[in-house]
Amino acid sequence: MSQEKTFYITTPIYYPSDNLHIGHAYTTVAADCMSRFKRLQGYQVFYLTGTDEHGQKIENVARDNQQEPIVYIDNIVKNIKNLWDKLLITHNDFIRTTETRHKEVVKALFQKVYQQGDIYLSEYEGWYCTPCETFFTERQLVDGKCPDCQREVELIKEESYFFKMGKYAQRLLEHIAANPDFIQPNSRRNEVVNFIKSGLDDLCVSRTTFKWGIEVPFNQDHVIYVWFDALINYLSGIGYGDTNSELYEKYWPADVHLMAKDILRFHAIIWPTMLMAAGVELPKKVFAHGWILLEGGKMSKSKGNVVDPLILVDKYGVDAVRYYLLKELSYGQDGQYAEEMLVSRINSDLANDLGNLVSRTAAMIIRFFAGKLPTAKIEAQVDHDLINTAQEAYLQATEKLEKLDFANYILSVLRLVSRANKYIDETEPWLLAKDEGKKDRLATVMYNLVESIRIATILLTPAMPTLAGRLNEQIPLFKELDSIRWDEAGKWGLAPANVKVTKGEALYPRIDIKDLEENSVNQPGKTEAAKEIAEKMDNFITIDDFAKVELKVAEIIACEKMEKADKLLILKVRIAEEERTIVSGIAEHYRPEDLLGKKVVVVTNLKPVKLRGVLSEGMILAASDKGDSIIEVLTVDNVPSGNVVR
RNA sequence: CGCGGGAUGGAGCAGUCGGUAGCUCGUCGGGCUCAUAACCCGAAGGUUGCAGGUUCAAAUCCUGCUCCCGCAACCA
Repeated sequence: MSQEKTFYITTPIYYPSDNLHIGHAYTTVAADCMSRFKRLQGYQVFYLTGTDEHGQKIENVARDNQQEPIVYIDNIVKNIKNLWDKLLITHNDFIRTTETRHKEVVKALFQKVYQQGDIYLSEYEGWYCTPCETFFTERQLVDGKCPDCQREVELIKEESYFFKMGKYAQRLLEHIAANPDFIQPNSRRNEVVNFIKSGLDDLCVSRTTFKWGIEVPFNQDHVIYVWFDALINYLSGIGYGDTNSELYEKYWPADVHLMAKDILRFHAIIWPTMLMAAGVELPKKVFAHGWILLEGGKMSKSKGNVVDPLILVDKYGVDAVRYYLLKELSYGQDGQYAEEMLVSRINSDLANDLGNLVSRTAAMIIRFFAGKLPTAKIEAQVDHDLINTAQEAYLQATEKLEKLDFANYILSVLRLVSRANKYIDETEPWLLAKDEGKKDRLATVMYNLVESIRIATILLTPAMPTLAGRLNEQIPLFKELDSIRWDEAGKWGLAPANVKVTKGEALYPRIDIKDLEENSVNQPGKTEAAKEIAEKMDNFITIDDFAKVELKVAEIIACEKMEKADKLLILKVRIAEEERTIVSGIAEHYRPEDLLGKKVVVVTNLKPVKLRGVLSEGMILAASDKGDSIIEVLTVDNVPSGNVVR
């Protein structure tokens, strides 16, 4: 134990302004798969995830909900932790940036870098809109005015602390050149290198415009801005700077920071330069994976296509969801999510190939050997190919996982499963069983099948943590689930003979596509599980809630397209005597003259917002499909304007 | 010229250093009966978005173009 191998992996800490979606689940599952893999290999693993809880947006969202920020966040964090539990995430710690242990490290590092002269006080110059309390860059302005409220803005300077990031640019480039694995995949590394070469400005690391953050230790007017706060979780989470910094000594530098590609720059540029300034060793690898895109574009609330991973897990099971996520994203590339694809993966890979392999093997052992797994006795030529495939699967799976190439890792194991199915056809056990003289050969075939299953199961365990346990209910190959070791998948012949095989439930039942259509995740409430979740999530509104929405008939009396906006129409409507302006994102579907004189349904008590500078005092109801390729405004031409809609 | 990604058989994707274009699903035909209407074999189906260039050889490298998508802005 003196030379324990260690492995420290992190996900980004997520921003709890809202509940998480499937993209966050992907990162976290991938990191978990990696953690489990390393543990099976005998590494001491530390897996850190958490939440980034400061900043203006949280402050605003909490205010909108009339809650203290921390109260609001606590609730979201509870949901996040619940999600990770459901996905069987085995993180060793969950860091929150509002925790004292984090704040202290941030302050200490800020102080340190400041004292050595790499943080300096200067002025952040920008156009300021006083009523909106917001800074804008020159480019954001609309006709030189505030893009939000169209009022005059003034050029003012806000005092800010800056970090001398540019100073470390050259050193960072040298580090990247000397350590090709530092930024992965390669294509991303090139991007980062080009970005650095185009010049690094110093980085604004404090704000005075909001309060919800960590105070600059020597200047109470300032709050430390996101980078110098959030990124430091990777250190504070393992006790950097503590009197008892055992964990830090043991695990730093981190082996992998895992994240989606959109935040790679922060991890590959800002973070390393911060560490250089602080005199801390750099992490070994920063790895960016692609995005999970949804049919009809990236998921967003207003498209109504946000997929709640929690519901998915309840519906399809944790193994299936994890399996699908890991398989779907090619190395470093984007992937697509569709529920039909998830189902077809479950059916073809997990049910037809893997589950059915176990099922037919178990059935034959029960029938031909009274449920007692025989030992291998007579080899044949075909056996070698199977054994070689198993060996290859082990080597490939190991290699691909080391590279964080999850899709190919899964694929390499699946090849073994397929090979085993083919082996059954080649050896025709049902024929062997008819000839008493071939009993020994039959025994060998059965044993080899079980060996293949054993190896595939071990190899899949990082991705599908409940597989081994469920297999055990039919073919008890693993005495203790906790003591499964990765290298046992690299050896042929370890399956214990004479174990009692029983017929159990299907490992992964097929899912009927017809059920799916009636019961999509987007329409919770059909299955018991989904119902429960929906209630928990407050997806139902009461009649009182509904009554709060004021819907009225409005006549469109004027309509024009907004300049320099592709999607927006500015509508003037009359609701009884009252006239209002409503901005609507339907310009791609309606010409202004099409709408003139139509009577439509309007939400009249919606909080007004400014869109592209124009105040919109309501919302027009329209029906659309998933991708917004069809939008049809609801018209009620026979009802007088001003009438209430229920 | 705001930043970035992509275009490969019906669908979704691979393709490392340039060297006969692969995988999964689907379709069609056959086989098998141990199994979760599953499994196994075979077949059809692509001039790798367009146009040039480099090369003995280009999906792969270079140039130009077209189209799609993400971020941001404009989804209330």
